[in-house]
Amino acid sequence: MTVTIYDVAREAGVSMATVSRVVNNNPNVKPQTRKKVFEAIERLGYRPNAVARGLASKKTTTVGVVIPDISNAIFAEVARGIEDIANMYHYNIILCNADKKKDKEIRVINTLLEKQVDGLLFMGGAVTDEHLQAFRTSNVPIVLCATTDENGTIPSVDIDHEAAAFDAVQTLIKQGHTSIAMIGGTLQDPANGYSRFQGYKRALETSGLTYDENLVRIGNYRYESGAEAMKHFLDLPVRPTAVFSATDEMAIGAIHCIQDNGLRVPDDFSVISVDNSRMASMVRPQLSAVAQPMYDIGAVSMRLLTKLMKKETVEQAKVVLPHEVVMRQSVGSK
Amino acid sequence: MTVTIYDVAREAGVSMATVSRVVNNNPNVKPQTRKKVFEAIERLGYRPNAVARGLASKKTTTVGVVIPDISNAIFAEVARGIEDIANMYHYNIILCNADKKKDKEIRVINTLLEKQVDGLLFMGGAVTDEHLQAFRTSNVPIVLCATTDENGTIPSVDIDHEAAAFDAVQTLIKQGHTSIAMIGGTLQDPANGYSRFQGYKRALETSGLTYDENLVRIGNYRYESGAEAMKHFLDLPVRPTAVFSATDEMAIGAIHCIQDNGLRVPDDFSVISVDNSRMASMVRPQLSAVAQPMYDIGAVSMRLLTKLMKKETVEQAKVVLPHEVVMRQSVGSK
DNA sequence: CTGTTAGCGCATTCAC
DNA sequence: GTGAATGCGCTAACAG
Repeated sequence: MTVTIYDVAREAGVSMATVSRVVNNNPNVKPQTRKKVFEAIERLGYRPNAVARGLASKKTTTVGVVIPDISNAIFAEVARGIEDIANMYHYNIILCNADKKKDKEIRVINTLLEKQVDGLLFMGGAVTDEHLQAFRTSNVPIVLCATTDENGTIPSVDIDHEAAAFDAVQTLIKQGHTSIAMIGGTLQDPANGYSRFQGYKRALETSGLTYDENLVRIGNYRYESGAEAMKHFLDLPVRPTAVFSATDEMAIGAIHCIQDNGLRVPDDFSVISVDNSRMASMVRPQLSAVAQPMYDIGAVSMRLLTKLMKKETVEQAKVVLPHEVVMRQSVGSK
Repeated sequence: MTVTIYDVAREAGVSMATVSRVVNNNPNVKPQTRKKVFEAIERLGYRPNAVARGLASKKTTTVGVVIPDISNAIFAEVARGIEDIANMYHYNIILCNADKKKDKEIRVINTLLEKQVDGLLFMGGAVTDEHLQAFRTSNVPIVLCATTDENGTIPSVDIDHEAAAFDAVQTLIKQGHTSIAMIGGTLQDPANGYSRFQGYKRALETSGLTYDENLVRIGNYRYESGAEAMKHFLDLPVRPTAVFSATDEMAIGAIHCIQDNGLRVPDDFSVISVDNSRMASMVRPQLSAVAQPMYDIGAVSMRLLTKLMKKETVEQAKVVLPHEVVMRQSVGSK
């Protein structure tokens, strides 16, 4: 039924070793016979079996990608960067959603390893000892994508979330705001949650503003939670004049909450966030945000992984990509 | 270095066949020895090699997914549906972006087939003879996801795009609009382009309205192209009063174009689209749209594929999921 | 219930 | 340049 390398060999009147050579572009084949083999391949409609090849060569040219949620625009953009570079280096990717749930993450890491992926790209929540444990059971290279581990022992590529948040809040402060609220994520989330919150606090301190816990609400990164948080701020006896959101989507929720209550952005409230997803320019007023290069994070981490897989020596195993604040219309001066 | 089934067998004092049985949950193993084997597995840290298993069993428990662009919210949502169900049935997915480019599609289909996927989910542009050709070279089941082939020979799951567009335009007509513009996609695109355009025309005809080609613009599904198209309509000597957009994103572009020109939605213009992505409720005014069940399309197509892979007989190989118009705030009466 | 024996389709020595 | 032989790690009959 299925035509194998052996069939091709017989058809071409050569050995399977030779067929293997031409299929793998080994130069040690006379052009003459190479041609014969190609013709036989064509005639028989031979298609190499990558699984057999993987077993024999111990290389599958596929990498595993564990991602929190592919339907989240941010991660989807990272994934696109990963896939583009993977494709460029002739790797395929096995994609697994893990929703930042530790057990699910551990589980998919293991099945990915069973599938003998040549490398692993991990995008998730906190990197715990259990993760490290799971990583250690294999000897394929791993790179953390849009996350970091505390000890910094694993290669990773990300932005400096703390600094990004700091810069966002600073631009608010520079505009004269002194009462700045924050809509954050759970502190369990090291990057989007904890670090961005730390950046917020540091920005306040640096400028001599006092931190007020009534001015921070924790959301779940979704639009609705941004609106809810904003509602809370609007109900405060003394309202802040600006809000920093850990993500675009919550920021947009906040903007609409403000508008739905008859107030205006940026006249009555300034809002800024971190992300700069495509949605940022798809709202009115357009959202000012600290840009996080999602696509590049994916692309660079995949590129790093290819190097690791080829056992090339990499100088920089922990890369921090730059962020930048892009001002649009949602921030005004006080 | 790597511990194999043979090592486990020796450690447990049984044959490799027995180890294979317990690993595969074959009931024909005495609980006694099953326990011994599990202990040996634990002690040695054995991890089954899925590649070897795949070669021996001719099943890889992975399916290939060709998708136009994972960074597009619509497709990402479909992908999530696919992955969830795949995961439920213990399949993994290899994800390949193909940008609706025919050659790229053909190419990834072939590499997916080389990787011996157990099934293929195809999401793309038109299904040409070349595609059929490529599909035919393998005997794994294929299902078209959010697309259909003309002859209807391949299993597929999608909505009725023509009817969805028809319904969208009809709701505009019911509100008293008689001059309705359309922002569409390229007619080369069978689902989002051609079919939705056909639905638009039929709705006009059905209601005795005349089709005016000056009232239709072709966009590229992105926000900016929606705005540009709308700009064109605004510049017309006699403006339409409503616009139907083939996608949410272009509709939002149109809304903002209207607003940026000092006009109002729905007071001056009504707008409706097909998709109903999460963004629809993240604009002001909130977008009315015909809902297309993206997640379900993915989930159902994956479910269908699992049946096909198990060689279960499926009664309905061409499933058309229902759509529904959800009215929000962007449509008003004339 | 358990062990023996063959491959699965290919890459890879090692000879020639 | 090319061929013969071996094994990658596992499943699948087939015996017993």
